[in-house]
Amino acid sequence: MAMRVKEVADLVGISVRTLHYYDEIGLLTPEKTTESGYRLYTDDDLEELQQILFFKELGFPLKKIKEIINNPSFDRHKALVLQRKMLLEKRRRLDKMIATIDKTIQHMKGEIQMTNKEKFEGFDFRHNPYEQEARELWGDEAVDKANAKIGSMSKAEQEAMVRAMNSIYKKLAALRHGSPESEEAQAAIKEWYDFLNHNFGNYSLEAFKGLGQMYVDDERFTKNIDQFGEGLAKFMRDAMAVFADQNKK
Amino acid sequence: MAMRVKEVADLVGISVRTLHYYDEIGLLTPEKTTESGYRLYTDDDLEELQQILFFKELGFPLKKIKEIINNPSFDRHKALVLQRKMLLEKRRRLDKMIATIDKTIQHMKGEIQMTNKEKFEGFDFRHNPYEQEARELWGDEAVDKANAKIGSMSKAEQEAMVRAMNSIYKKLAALRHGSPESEEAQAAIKEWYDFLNHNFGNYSLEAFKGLGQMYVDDERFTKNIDQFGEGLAKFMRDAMAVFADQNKK
DNA sequence: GTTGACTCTCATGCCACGTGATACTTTATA
DNA sequence: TATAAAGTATCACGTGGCATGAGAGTCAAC
Repeated sequence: MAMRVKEVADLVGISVRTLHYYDEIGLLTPEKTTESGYRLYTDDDLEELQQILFFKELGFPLKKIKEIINNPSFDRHKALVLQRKMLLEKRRRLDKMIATIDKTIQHMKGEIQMTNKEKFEGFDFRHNPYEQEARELWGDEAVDKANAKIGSMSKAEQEAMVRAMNSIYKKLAALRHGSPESEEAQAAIKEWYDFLNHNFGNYSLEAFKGLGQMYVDDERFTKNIDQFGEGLAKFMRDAMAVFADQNKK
Repeated sequence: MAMRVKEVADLVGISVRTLHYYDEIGLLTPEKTTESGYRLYTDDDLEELQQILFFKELGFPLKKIKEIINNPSFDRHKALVLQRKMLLEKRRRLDKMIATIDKTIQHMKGEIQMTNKEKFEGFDFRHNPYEQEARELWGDEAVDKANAKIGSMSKAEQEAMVRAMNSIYKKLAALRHGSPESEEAQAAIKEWYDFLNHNFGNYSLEAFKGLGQMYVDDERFTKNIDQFGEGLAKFMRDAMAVFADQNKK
């Protein structure tokens, strides 16, 4: 049942190299490989690839796509519905371009006049009406909110905040060679969870878990965090996942 | 009346950097500049930019776009008509993708079955039905044909051919400091025209003229030809243009 | 048991810009 | 009329998404 690279490539209409690349960057890693190292794609992998290609068609960068679909709170159904809307929008743009070409042909024959603005209708990509909706569903709203809040604080407030964060970071760094499930680790992580909720508004447990994953995936976070101890980011991700799972049900 | 970079960028929906870049690679050089070096785009420049963007929307690489629109036999009207067809084709692809998304949503709900092939309908780009038409209007058909033919010849045949070509090249090289319109030059060019037609199938006069332009534009040709004498490529281009124009009407 | 199609992992290249940095020019405002 | 703000110029380097080999191993078919 499982398919090999070229078979997938031919079915989908992309290159083998592209599949290799997606594997390399961790965007689409086939579920299995043979002993000799051949990649084997299952039907599930194909569905994920389909998701990826929808995003790609809409102009999302691969890095972003990875973030979105790896997010534990990713909702495939919502995604498809919004993507549908965005594809329809894209089609409207295309219709405009076709209208523009028609006008241009008439204009060439001298049949009509055209303003400069009219000559470029359909090209402008900058304002997609579903951008906001997309940001809400997939954006880094949480991160942006935090950044905005930090930006709006006075210097003194910022320093106080940094001190508070550092103290929690240090506590965690001291524990990072132990188990993420230990009582101390979980207590420190709870402190972290409460701190974030207090300062940056409500994080769901799922979002909290997703944030932990981001600490590892996004090097801006990793760098910052690992200053307090190598491997701290990974440790926090694990501890945050444990915390979320334990407090969920 | 003339516009500056940002004004154009805002009108069209592209970046200033993009305009700089297009200038840098010689794709779109503004007609005028101010004393202080500011680029000034006229309405003609805007129309060329529109052409460029149509090609770009259809996925043509910038280098190819440059070749096409700089070709002296470029026919703007024909181009627009074909581009219109290709845009419609692109819209059909989008419609397929939207249908695919609809099916996928139903499939998720368990309402219908989907084959793997169906999951990717609309993605495959490889065969655009207007590709052939586009190649005929804009492609390097002639070059490809020649290459294919040369590749299929025996070594002896290849050598005979090279000898024949060299003799014509030398004849032309000897004449290259005179006028491209001179009787000798035109006679030699006719020999060249006949030689090409005999060996590589029918060149129209327009195609012949276009080929000459390519000798100058495409450095692979220029290098090869100029081995027989510096400036020979340019001389041949001019002589070929004269030949085409004189024998046309 | 050898061809030929397919696969793997590097390594390097390429295109179409993005992103500063630094310096100069033009327009708006005090 | 001076000064600030906005725009423009030219380097120079960086980046994303692969393409294009090179070299070596794998696998089914005749």
